[in-house]
Amino acid sequence: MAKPEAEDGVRRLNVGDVVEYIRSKILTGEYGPEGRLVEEQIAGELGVSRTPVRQALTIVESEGLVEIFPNRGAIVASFSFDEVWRVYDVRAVLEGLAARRAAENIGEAELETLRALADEMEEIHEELRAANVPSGRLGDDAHKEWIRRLVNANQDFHHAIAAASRNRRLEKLVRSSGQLPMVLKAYSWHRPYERASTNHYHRKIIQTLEAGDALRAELVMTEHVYEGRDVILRALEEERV
Amino acid sequence: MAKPEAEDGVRRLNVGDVVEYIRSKILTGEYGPEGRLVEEQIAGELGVSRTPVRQALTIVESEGLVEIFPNRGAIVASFSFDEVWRVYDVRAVLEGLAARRAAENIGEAELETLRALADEMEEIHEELRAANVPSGRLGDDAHKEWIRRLVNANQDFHHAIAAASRNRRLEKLVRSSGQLPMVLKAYSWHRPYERASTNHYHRKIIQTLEAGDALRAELVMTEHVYEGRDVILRALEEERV
DNA sequence: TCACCCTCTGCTGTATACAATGCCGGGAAT
DNA sequence: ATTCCCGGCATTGTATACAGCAGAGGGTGA
Repeated sequence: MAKPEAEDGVRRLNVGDVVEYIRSKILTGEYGPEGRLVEEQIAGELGVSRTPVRQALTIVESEGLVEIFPNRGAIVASFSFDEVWRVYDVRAVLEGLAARRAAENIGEAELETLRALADEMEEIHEELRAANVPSGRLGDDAHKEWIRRLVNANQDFHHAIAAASRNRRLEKLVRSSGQLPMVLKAYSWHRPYERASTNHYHRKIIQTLEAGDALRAELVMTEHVYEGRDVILRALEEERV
Repeated sequence: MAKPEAEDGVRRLNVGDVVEYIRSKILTGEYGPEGRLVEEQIAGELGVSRTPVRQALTIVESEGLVEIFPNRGAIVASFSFDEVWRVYDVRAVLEGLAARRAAENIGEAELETLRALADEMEEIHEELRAANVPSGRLGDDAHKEWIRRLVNANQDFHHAIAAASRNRRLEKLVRSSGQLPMVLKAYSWHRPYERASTNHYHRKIIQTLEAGDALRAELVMTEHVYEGRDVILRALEEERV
């Protein structure tokens, strides 16, 4: 039987739900960088008490999305140029290691998943190309929806590889170091050139994993992460100007 | 002025203290692997309520020292052969990266600190050599005290390098991935040969940092971590037999 | 004998009440 | 005008009360 859900269908929220809520608010930009996270306010928004909110905040802090100052509360982490640079510096070695170990441990079923995700991203790329969106601005809602699908597929791709490393700690670290606000992630595939490049690397990574070539899997993945950083930082810089 | 401390000098404990308490109980082995951590019990031991204990547990979980199962509580993380292998696999790349960035950013004052720590570890090594402890067992209390000092100096050494990377996230990750029960750490310098080897690597790392040779700093640090793993895993294996 | 259910207990999960802290603004002294 | 001190308010930190889940053990039926 499915979870009790009470009779009115309003399942009681638990800490996990609150974590998910806060995370999404930050990633979608609703909570804005440096913004204060007041416990009672969040509790009010969700209809729970401060207790689970407090716990959720400490969890989200460990993921690096917020910073907690004793007796002064939590604020959304800053995603400044330098911060993004540092996060990706760590992410590069973590994902590199994940790819290296994945090359040694991955199974056919997982490879199939990766291929499917790469296919999906290429299809979206083609659709975007066909729609011929003027590549200048982030565009209308349809465009945003495409980007959102790309972000999701890309995350699944990277998470699948992390899972194939057979190292749960590593997997967790990859997940949390991969969390950046969607606005930033969106830059990654802003222009067709960058989408094509991503697809290229994903295919290459799949090839090296198929071949069990740990060295090159690590190499390609690391470079792939660094290139992602380049794109985001360039966008950040242009924005500042 | 110093903190209020109340009049009786018994400062009220906060979450940080509880975290420290739990951490030390695990690292000293008092809480044993797979052991259950009952909130009310810990609260009782410290004279606080369950609230800060719960929060402390979620923090310690994020450091990887305990595992929390929903509705069923927290248990001390397992430090089995495989787990240690995986932790060190991650640690190797993290500390490698830290050393690489430290080579680019470290200052003279920090180098001096590193030299002092290396000196200290060599002195302890010499004292141990002079005392000529039969290298077989972990020995008496005096021997344990020496080992404890080695463990501390070594931690300081690695943390100092992590700090010199100028990347707080990385520093935090290095700290938590370096946490293992003292019993295991002690194996690292059980025999003179391993102590000498450690000292060698520490000196080499300092040299590469002085030279600003990021590539070699990373290389040497990574190998240093892997060798540490070798020693611990060998000891674990012999113990099992 | 064994499988199943049922209750009972110990613990975790959440809500609420209370204590303590830090910040901001007003007013007095210089 | 500027600096310092003090009180009030907003918010966090801790304690306590209550609700709900999970496993252990015993009883019942086949």
